Amino acid sequence: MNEKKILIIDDDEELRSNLVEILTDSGYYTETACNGEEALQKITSGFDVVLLDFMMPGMNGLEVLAELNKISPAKVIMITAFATTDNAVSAIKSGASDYVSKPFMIDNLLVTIKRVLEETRFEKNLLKFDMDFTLSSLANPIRRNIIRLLHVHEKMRLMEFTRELEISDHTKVIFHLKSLKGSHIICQNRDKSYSLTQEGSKLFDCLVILDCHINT
Amino acid sequence: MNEKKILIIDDDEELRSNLVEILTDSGYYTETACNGEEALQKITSGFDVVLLDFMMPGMNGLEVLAELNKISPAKVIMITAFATTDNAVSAIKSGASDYVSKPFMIDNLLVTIKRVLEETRFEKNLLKFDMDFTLSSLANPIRRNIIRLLHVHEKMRLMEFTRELEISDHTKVIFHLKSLKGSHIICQNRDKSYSLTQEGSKLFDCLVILDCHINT
DNA sequence: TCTAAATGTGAAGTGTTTTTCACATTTTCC
DNA sequence: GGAAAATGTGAAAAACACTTCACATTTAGA
Repeated sequence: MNEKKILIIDDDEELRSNLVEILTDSGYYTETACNGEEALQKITSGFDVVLLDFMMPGMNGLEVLAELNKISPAKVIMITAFATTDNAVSAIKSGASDYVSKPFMIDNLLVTIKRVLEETRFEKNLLKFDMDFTLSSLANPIRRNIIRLLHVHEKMRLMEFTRELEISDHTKVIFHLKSLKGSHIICQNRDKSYSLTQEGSKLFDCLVILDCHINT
Repeated sequence: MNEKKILIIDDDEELRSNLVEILTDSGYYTETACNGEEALQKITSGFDVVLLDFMMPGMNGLEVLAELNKISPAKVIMITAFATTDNAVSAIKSGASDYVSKPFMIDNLLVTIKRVLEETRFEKNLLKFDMDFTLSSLANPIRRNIIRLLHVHEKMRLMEFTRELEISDHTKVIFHLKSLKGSHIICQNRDKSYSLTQEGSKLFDCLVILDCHINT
């Protein structure tokens, strides 16, 4: 299922059912809560977006927002009756992803939800990308050896690698050096020698950790 | 330099120089020590093989062997004047790689050294192999997610993965599950559900560590 | 027992990574 | 300056990883 889950938190019964109808029609799965306490109960299951009323009896919107941020990765869009800059600013500062005012055009809300969802996708990709990069660099034994060698020798040149690794074709070494350069694990100095970047040193640490961890 | 380094520990001056000559001729780099104490001083630098006399004044061979094993990865070949099964057994049990008796045929010794060196190479390859396996398993985001899911859920079945990962073709999931099973990261229970092996749990720890390490 | 869902296999196709080779340029040092 | 060593490029081939599909078998539940 690729259906996105939205939790609507508002004390206004009519508004809730309106929103449910519209959002369901737009292909979202929705649940509702009429106050902060109820919302915090329901949030356990994985929602993607939370629509949160700013002003509610009991816990007010900002309080609920603070709690939500602690326990859920869901993006929160704040809703308020009267738009004031102050409200908007404090909402965003407290970790809301966006802010719409109540006599909102429905289209506006839908666009906002879409954008927020896009953001999550983007963030997830970013994280994944880094991890992929790092791990596929480490996945190759030649590259791991290059990193190890650089950790010992600080600075090394192409042909030193080639000889040390007992590789007959130097262009093969160049290939891996390029790959490591591309992921900013090593850098090339003006005299053409290679050395570990700061990231590279970290990666070496990771390697050591993995080594110890695996071989116990 | 691909020259292998051998440390010769024997109190017999004549034997030492004989060995040095022969081994140097055979292309090895050699150093000598005339007793255990001196040997333990010298061992700091990376030797590949140690030839160790069983019977020596001061520390005896077994004592030196025990110390060597603590501080160096070098392979130790014990040498003794009179071959007794007891001696051989206790040497091997204490961590010696092999055992030759003193009126040894030179060829025999050379062959033994060669074999021991082969063993180290083999062991290193084994280690590398594991690391390759492990890292190429981690290199794929789908497999990482499977590991993460299993860490949370303990036990999961094929279709649960398929749905949770939002993958349309379940055979794709099978592919990655097989891959993980092949590297002993996960195992399949009798009821066909999958769970992390001990290694797998360790690997999850590694993932977390990497995550923290990379994103700082 | 019968059906639907779950689990699995193998082959073919697609895409990516790695290797190899032929060659070009730059640097080093006599 | 010129030869030898070092560094590099790009394209083709090979190896490998991943996906897709068509279909077979097993399991669970009405």
